[in-house]
Amino acid sequence: MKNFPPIDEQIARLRRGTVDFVDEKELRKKLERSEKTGRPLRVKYGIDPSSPDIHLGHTVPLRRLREFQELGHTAVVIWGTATAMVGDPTGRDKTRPQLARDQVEANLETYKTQIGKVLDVERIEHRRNSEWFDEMGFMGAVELLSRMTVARAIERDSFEKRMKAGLPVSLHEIIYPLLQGWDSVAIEADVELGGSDQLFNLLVGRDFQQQEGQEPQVCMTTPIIEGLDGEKKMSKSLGNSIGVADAAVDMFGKVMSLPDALMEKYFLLLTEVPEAEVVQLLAAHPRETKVRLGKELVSWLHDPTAADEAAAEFDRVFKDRALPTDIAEVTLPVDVLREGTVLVATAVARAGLAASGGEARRAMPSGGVKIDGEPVTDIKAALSPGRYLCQVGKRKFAYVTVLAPQ
RNA sequence: GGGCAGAUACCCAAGCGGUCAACGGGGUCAGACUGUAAAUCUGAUGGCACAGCCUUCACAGGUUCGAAUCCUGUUCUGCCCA
Repeated sequence: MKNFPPIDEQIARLRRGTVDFVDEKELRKKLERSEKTGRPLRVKYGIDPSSPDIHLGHTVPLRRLREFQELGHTAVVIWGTATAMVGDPTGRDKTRPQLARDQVEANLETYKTQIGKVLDVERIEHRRNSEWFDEMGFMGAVELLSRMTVARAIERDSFEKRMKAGLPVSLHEIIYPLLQGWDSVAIEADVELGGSDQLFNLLVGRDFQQQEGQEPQVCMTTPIIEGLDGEKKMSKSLGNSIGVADAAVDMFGKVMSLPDALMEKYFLLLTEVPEAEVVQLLAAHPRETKVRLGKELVSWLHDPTAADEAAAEFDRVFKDRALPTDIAEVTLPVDVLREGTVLVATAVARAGLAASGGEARRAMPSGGVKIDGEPVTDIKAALSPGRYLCQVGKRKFAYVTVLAPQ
């Protein structure tokens, strides 16, 4: 914990990809003192285990946290076991459903494994905010609430928008930033990290610390990255996310389908590629650049071999239009048969290649469903018992075995 | 506590007694073109072996030959008054 790099170097490194920095001078002071006393800074990052998986969007601040770790400071991860049950209203145009505690605990476990891909989990100080909120009691909570005015609490963009639109805003949502802010007091944070949409929440922590006679934390926010659609914030519920636990092939494929405009951001925020090189890459053919990006990300979250394999696999399927190496085997139960055969649409849906028979049927006339490589356009086509290679769209394959009745 | 307005498919939003599985847009899916990019174009979009059947227009009842549409009650939401 002793050998901190020179302060200017630390600051420079931390500045890459930082949106809000409140403020740099204070951080410098903290760093200087830390160097003198040998006491590492306490860097807080809060995670609400409200959905079961984490994606690349979460990793942006997590990478920043790792940087602090590498610089010798203490990463304090707050598991929002209490706050997850309230639900962060940031950016929400809807009240978020409240979660049950056992659900939260289950999510927490998978999160822990997943952040291990980004951070050194062993060196993290893990805390749950139910530690202090469970103790607080109702009157304690009332005391906490008295620290903020109504005007301040509702001045947030997301509330204002909702209220203007005549949508409901519940009281418990307004409380959220207070809880997050109190976490900072509870763990005596020196720095708090978060996405740029979290700035309000982070600043509340500063206020509370000052009120409690603590030195206020420095707040640093990182950019929000857009998901696969290139428009909206990456989020699992929007279906535009790349999960850190995604299989290598999926991950690579998702990267390749990314809009070009997003590449720069991804390179800068999610890879170690030096900025000068990124500039060069962006000038090259976009496809090649994207391949590089895909390999970088897969190497990071899996390993370099997996990255090469995923890239090769991708070429095989989409460039050479050959079959993927790994195709699922599905055996349909005998009860799908009618008069000894099964409709193609039904078979394909039951094999999981389409959401419903209707969807499969709709894809058929335009040639979106292939059996053994041949498009089947007749909605009424049926399969007799046997084993078939089924394909829906460009990327969904399965070998489907239709059993013969006994 | 009182008054008024509203609740429609994944989302927004029409419809206000039959021709409504429900206009339109977004999203999504499939196809063409490509670099599985963007943009563009085409088709589809509750389920089902489908000229038919089943389940949907907040929930529960009712009126009617017939209801998303009318009536009653319930729940939820917004607005105004206190």
